[in-house]
Amino acid sequence: MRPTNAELAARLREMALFLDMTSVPFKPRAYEKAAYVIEALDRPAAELWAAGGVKALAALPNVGKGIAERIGELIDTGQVADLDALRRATPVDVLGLTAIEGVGPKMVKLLYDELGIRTVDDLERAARAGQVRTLPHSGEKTEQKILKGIAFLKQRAGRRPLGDVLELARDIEARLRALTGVSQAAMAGSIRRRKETIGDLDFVVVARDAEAVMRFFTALPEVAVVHGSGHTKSMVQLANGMDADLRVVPAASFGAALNYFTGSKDHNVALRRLAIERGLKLNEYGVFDGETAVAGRTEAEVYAALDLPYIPPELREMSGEIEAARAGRLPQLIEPGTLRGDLQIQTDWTDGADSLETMAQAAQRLGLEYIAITDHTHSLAMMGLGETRLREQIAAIRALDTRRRRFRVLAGAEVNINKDGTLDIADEVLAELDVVGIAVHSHFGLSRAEQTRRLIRAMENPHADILMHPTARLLGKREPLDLDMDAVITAAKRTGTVLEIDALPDRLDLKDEHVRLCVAAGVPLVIDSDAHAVAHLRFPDDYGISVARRGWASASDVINTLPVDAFLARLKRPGRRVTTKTPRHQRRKATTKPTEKRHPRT
DNA sequence: GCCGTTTTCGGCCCGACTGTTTTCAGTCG
Repeated sequence: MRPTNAELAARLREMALFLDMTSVPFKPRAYEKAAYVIEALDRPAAELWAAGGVKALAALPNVGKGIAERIGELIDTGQVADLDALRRATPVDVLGLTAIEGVGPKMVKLLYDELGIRTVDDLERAARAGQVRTLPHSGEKTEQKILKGIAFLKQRAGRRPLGDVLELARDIEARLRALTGVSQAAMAGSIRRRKETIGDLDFVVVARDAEAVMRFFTALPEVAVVHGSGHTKSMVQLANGMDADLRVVPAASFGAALNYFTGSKDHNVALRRLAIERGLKLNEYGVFDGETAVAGRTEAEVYAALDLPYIPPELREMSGEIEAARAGRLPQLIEPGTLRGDLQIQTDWTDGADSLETMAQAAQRLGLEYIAITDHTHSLAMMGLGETRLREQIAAIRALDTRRRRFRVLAGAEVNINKDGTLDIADEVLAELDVVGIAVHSHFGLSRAEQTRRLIRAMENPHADILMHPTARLLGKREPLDLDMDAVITAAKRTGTVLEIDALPDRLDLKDEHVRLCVAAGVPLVIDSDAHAVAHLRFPDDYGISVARRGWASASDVINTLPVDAFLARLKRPGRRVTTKTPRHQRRKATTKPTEKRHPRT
């Protein structure tokens, strides 16, 4: 089976970690950067390899001849000689071990050399036995931190982040749909509700020949084990370890089956209760009045039979959606494709992979009307912009902006929030920006009171427009900041600070329930990609909108659905300059009057 | 190992923080 981009990227990351382990200079970063590019590719690397070999792969940024050859080797043979040699030299689960917060490649080597630790389980045993504290530079606190990290990893074991599986599920769905004799096919389950973690995959299909669909499904290249396969149902385990179920149902039952397998369980129970109240019966085959089916072909039909409007999957969590539906108070949820702007984009000025121009072009091609460039600021030491470089970038953005028609590039920054809640860029420089994002990248462990105070102080800065990825969590890796979210939301309302839904699949931050609090409080939101490469610009539509919908948000709650000037008018800073472009036919005239001042918005 | 070019080598990987130290190694972004 040909490796996916995610699998190739994982192998490249493994190379990087092994090289890091022995302090090989520079190469680890090279492999990491290449992994990043492969992962973010919008077509299979294997396709590039088949079509153009080393040359095609090496044409990608950060992929040269050496890495291109190794990727090719991996695609053709399933292995890489260099990686195998490194694995033999240090036979450890380096990806698993370094997934533990606080454990890096150097420690993995030390753990193996001194204690013979190869796996996360080995490490857990050793930490419990008090062996880790015997290592140099490690003590009791190190041990506790490791155990905490392992517990955190385990607690989500079995479930995968949405971002790890949505593409795969869509891909399988598309292949089922394209199958001859299949009239309908859809994913169901928690992935259809876009929960942030997914336990297994469910598909519901209508087909002329159920057996043919079963044969196709159980023979998918992704399938590792077939647990069972009958006339209407197949259960398999995929190569990535997840279980996947397939149901084939009659067309008259498709809506009912989709509803039943989409859940949530509690939502289904509530629906069945409503059916009983009406003297009806609801199951996965339809709504029945005695023996007679009265609904089942579509989900809308099923809900209508229960005197309810259609309830979107993202709301089916038994958190008030039935009552709201009965009362006709379901929100008009925000739809994919309604965002006009993207306010968090990194470029190669800092840790992004692509240039300003490339990101702007790609965003425009995707149909956006404006973006803000928000590179990191300086206390993020590896690559952040200081005030001088930030001013240079502002100039570069202004120059680029005047060249692009019907598309605005705003100057912004992802400004670091210091430990005490001050910002790491001076106010007079912030004043030159169109959009100021503020974000936490350090001191994650402060107490709830300190952390909350820190964020509120930062939001009180008159230049701070958007609080980015407010809880700073990394799914499956880092816990969210300990925050009094009600206090944060109240402060956002008071200071006029916008809260962000960061759509990076590893973040999804704010999360759904916080979005709902914001919607209730009337705090405006934005949905941003946090893009570090062109391919990431799709994250808002793929993930950000889902989070917003799960948080009951309408388009009117999300201000980057607005045109650029209306959007800017909703930000907090008074006196922000008007950014409306001079219409083209007036431009020449305007440029002949260099003394003309831009007038401040009042 | 990749990139860029002042083009086949030299530069890239920096600083804060943590937990362990007493002068530092490792992790993280």
